[in-house]
Amino acid sequence: MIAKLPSADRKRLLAACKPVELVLAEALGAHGKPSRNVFFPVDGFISLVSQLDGHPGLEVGMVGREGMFGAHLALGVATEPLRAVVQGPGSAWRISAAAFRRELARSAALQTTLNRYLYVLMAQLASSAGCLRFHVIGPRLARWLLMTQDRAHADHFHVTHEFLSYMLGVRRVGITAAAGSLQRSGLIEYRRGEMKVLDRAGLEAAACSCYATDQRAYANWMA
Amino acid sequence: MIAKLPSADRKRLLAACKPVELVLAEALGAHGKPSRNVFFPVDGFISLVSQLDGHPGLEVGMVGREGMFGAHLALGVATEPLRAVVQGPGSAWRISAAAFRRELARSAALQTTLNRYLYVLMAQLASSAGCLRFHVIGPRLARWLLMTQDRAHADHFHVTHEFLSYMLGVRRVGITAAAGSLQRSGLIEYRRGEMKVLDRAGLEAAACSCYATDQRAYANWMA
DNA sequence: GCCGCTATGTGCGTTGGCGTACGGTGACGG
DNA sequence: CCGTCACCGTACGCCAACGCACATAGCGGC
Repeated sequence: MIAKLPSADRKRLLAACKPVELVLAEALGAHGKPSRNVFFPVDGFISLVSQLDGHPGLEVGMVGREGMFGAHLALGVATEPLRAVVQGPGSAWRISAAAFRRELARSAALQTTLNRYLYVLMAQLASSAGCLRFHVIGPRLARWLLMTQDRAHADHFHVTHEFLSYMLGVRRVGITAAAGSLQRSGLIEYRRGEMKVLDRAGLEAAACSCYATDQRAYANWMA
Repeated sequence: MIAKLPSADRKRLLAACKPVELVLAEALGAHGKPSRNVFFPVDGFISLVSQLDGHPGLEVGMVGREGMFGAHLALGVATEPLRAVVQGPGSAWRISAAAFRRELARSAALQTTLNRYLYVLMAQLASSAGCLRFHVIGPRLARWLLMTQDRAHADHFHVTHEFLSYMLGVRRVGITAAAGSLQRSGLIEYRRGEMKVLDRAGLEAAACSCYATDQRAYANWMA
């Protein structure tokens, strides 16, 4: 995402950033808590999780190199709207919320990029509700795997059925069934948490339409 | 929402607006279409509907006097993210997208208000996914009735089971069952599309937690 | 007063996912 | 080499909601 900024703005932003390592399952923010840091993932990626009452969480967004965590600061609000959890370990750039707001005030390009990003994020949030309602586990799982692969920049990554069930808001056994089906179809291969995508095109065909929709939205507005 | 602006900004904005009547079932915008107008409902209210593939729609947001339709223009994007349908007839202020952007550029207060509103909207979108997943029809219906009552500024309004099923993404018979239950409990009364809230406190108790959460979020950020 | 339309009520078999429980199996440490 | 633990597979009863079909009931128009 940073790569899309003009050279001068990018350099200034990066100068204010620190390289950090995102460690698996680390919580970068919780709903209602003040925003301290902003993250630009490079190799790692982050899940945005919505949580209600005593219910388990539910992933409503994913942030990788293509995006950032902390975009809500552009709206002048310094409180986390969602829970953010590191889902894929790896490197990222970190900047304090205060410093980020300073950079934001100085760079019109950064503002524009952020606004576009917020728009795409809103579109995704809105469609995720429909996806949850109308799409069944199998296609949703396929979509999730594709999105994760895109952000992991590799054809394999670590993820357990347990974790997947949490992200998709279903039972673990539901994932076992759906993943087993994808494996029998030769689209993926997994073993004790090591997930490998064998047939990406096949997976795209198996995924619900939301994957393509998201891709299109991003390409449309962030290009 | 306009009422929260400083007097000078408010007058200038209203001077650029035209009073219009929102007519039931009128579509004010469709996903992907250019944004021509911005609306500030007064008595009427608007549903924001997400639609996927060939599936029926699903309401993900509601706009009444407390908000506005067209806030995405503050993000510099002039394309509708969702379908917007008039759900309650009544008066509203209308302003062209171009004029609105001019006002936006001149009024810092308007920008702030809009940003806050976008934040609240995002929070609602995110939670609506969880609500859809974890909450059952009855409480969701109660929540919907409360939200509608708030925006209709009356204890009765027009709405059919058919329409409700569309908004909540369930079958009509599901609504018939849930609404019948609420009626038997003495919380509401309806007859051929005329819905009347009898016991607001009881309805609040019957509603899912999302109602209170939304209220709190709005009070917190838009106060 | 009848027709037709819209809105609501009911029944029935189906289904996708739930909650729970238990068995198997690979990895890792003592 | 053995116990423990994390991870995956399978099974069973259950339930909310589904799709579909059909039966009433109010209401307006002619």
